[in-house]
Amino acid sequence: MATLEELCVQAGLKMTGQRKTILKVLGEAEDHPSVESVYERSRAVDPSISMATVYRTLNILAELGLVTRHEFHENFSRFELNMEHHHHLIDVESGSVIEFQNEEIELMKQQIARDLGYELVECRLELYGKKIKN
Amino acid sequence: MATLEELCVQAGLKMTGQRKTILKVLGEAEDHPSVESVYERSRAVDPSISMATVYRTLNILAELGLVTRHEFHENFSRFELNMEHHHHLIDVESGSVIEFQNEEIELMKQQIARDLGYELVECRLELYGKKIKN
DNA sequence: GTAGCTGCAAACTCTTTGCAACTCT
DNA sequence: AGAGTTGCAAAGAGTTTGCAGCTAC
Repeated sequence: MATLEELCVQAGLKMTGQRKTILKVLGEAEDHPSVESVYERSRAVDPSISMATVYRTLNILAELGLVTRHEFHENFSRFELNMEHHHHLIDVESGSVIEFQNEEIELMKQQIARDLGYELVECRLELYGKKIKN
Repeated sequence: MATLEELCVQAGLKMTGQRKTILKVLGEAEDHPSVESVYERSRAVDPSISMATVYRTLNILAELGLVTRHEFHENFSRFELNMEHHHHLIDVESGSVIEFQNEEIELMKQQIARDLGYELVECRLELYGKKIKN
């Protein structure tokens, strides 16, 4: 199982200090950080990193499919490492994000796409909900 | 069954010429127009309409829940009238959008949210696919 | 050595907003 | 009449990019 860094090198990227830092930040993130967050966390490690580099790196990673870009109806993007496939439930009151998986839905997605004459390439499912109080 | 205009009036909006035009454009749209598109189509009817008004109107309509804002991973928003609930399959090659409905998925969404302790408020499901050639 | 990467600042794109004039009701 | 709406132009926010210097390989 290749590490993130190895995957990047395989893709022909140079392993600069900045990239290592950003990859580390992404690897340690337990949330879905905005570019701003990735920038701040990276800066805490290496204060010389610029916003431009963070943007450039995230775009490259997204293109390589190592990272997923989300738009949870905010006016900016959030990113997360592309680990196992899952979906999101966004708490409309707090903005917090819960991940979930569901095998049945995976199968149905495939089926729906096929029925429409398409091969499923990607998919987003976002539930927006209010916490039920007891 | 109230018309769009009636719903707006009920919500306390004044029925100006510009708004009538924009509502007409939205009502006639068979696609998921960008703000730019709504602007152009509205201008064809009434050339005095400004971009600012289109933005303002779409935002109000979205707030009233009469219109849905989409972000299909472009760098701008698309809108569509909030008619019956459905989801989208986006052709990754042509960018064209196909609508679909699926009762089973509706039920599962509800179930998943409830299992996580949430009341489902809204939901987005987007499939991205490649057309299967025969 | 050199292709690729970086920081900086300027540029871009989409969207929002302050304001004075105007218009539905 | 008056609150709400509009067009305009300027401002905002997030993101991208040109360039000269730097760095991994």
